[in-house]
Amino acid sequence: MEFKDNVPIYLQIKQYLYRQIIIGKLKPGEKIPSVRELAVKLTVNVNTVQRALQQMNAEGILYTKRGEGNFVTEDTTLLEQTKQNLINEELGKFVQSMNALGVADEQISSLLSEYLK
Amino acid sequence: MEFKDNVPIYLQIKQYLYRQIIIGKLKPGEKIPSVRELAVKLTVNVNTVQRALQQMNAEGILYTKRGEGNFVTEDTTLLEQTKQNLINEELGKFVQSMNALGVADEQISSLLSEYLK
Amino acid sequence: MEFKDNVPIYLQIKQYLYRQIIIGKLKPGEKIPSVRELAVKLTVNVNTVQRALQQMNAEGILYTKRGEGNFVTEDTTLLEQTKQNLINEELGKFVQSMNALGVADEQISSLLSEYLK
Amino acid sequence: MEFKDNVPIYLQIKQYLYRQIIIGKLKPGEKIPSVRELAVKLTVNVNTVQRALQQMNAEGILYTKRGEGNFVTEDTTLLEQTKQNLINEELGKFVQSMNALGVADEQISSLLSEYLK
DNA sequence: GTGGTCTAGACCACA
DNA sequence: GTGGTCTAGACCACG
Repeated sequence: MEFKDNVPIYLQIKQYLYRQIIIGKLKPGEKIPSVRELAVKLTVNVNTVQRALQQMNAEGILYTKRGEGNFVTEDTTLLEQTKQNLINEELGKFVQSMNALGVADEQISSLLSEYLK
Repeated sequence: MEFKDNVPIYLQIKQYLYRQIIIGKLKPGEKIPSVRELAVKLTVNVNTVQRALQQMNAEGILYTKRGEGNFVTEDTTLLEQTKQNLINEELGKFVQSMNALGVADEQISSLLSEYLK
Repeated sequence: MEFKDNVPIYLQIKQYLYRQIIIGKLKPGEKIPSVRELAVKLTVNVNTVQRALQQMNAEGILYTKRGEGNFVTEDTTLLEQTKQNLINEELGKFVQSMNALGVADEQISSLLSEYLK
Repeated sequence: MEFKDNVPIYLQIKQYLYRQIIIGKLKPGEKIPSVRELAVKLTVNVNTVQRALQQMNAEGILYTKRGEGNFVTEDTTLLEQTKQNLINEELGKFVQSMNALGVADEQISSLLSEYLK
């Protein structure tokens, strides 16, 4: 995976994992790759992965079993809600950006349709 | 202005100025506020503003007259092009993010319409 | 049994067993459950239980008969003394914590009474 | 400061700072010592201090000004509430421990009075 | 100078 | 092997 500069890597890792979970590549209750595996795969330091996982643990989207690994929460309600939050966040940021560029709400849809062609 | 953490402030300042120019609050050839004024207005350090302006100078959207200040380029073609670039960039990022969240192209438009209501 | 994170499980097991002995659920001279039984009951690894028992052996509160198992010491003086030690330890930690939170000795009793209501 | 083994240092640092704030040694809005100062004073690594502060930031008890330092929140309601939480936590742990040692609620008060003499 | 992020490398607790 | 914590040292963003 490639990381953008200007955004902390651990946040990008969080985002990456969130998406893996949301699109179902990592299922509720499933063990995610070990910290060390992820570190190798993403070519970052173990600590950086840890930081991402620690926060996701705090947020309840993952849980840790000592000596076993990290697992995706089985709370599907939380997962669904998380997905909605992320989607709405993206929508919000997008609309706001377009407004800031002088594009009125009415124009956004047509620009989007044009873009998607 | 409020700044998001996790994104360098000087980038946010660049973005802010870009948008002021694009929506016409700062017109071609117009002098932009002095570094110190901006620093006060945005409650950031002068150095931080400097860094943003330097980069915008390099990008050609601003030019500096020694002892006078910074001015918006008069190259309206460049401005228009910049605007299109920024819009397309936003569109691209947005669509990509939605895809990453498991939202297919066809669904994006309806989600957007829903959101804009 | 549930274990707090941030405290080594083997210490929590020790504490658990100490308490079983002190409240008389495990009597002097009585054989305690086998390492494997405990491991299953507490849903921890056998090694972890072993470590706890080893230390309690060293402390004299348990003794091992090869091939038979672990037994609670018959030294009731030691048991009684251990109980007093643990109680005093708790009292000490508690008072110290309250002091550290700016609660003077005089206030502690009333806060406690209030809490116990 | 001396740290207990068996409890992560960064948690002990959090506790230490929480107490400094609660007893008023660090006042609302006041700047706390820099990360590096704390690291030296507590003879731990800068990163360890960072971890503690980061969490306290997330909890709202501190806030960071980039390039300036960390400051105690001015939200006195939050501070008062935090104090109550910590006290109740201590009370709860204490009573639970005593119960686990076979000491009934009624006896706790008298043991405490005895101890405080 | 002050905080934020990252790496490399080490040791511990747990299964 | 798996996660958790810590150190030493480095570089960046900001004031």
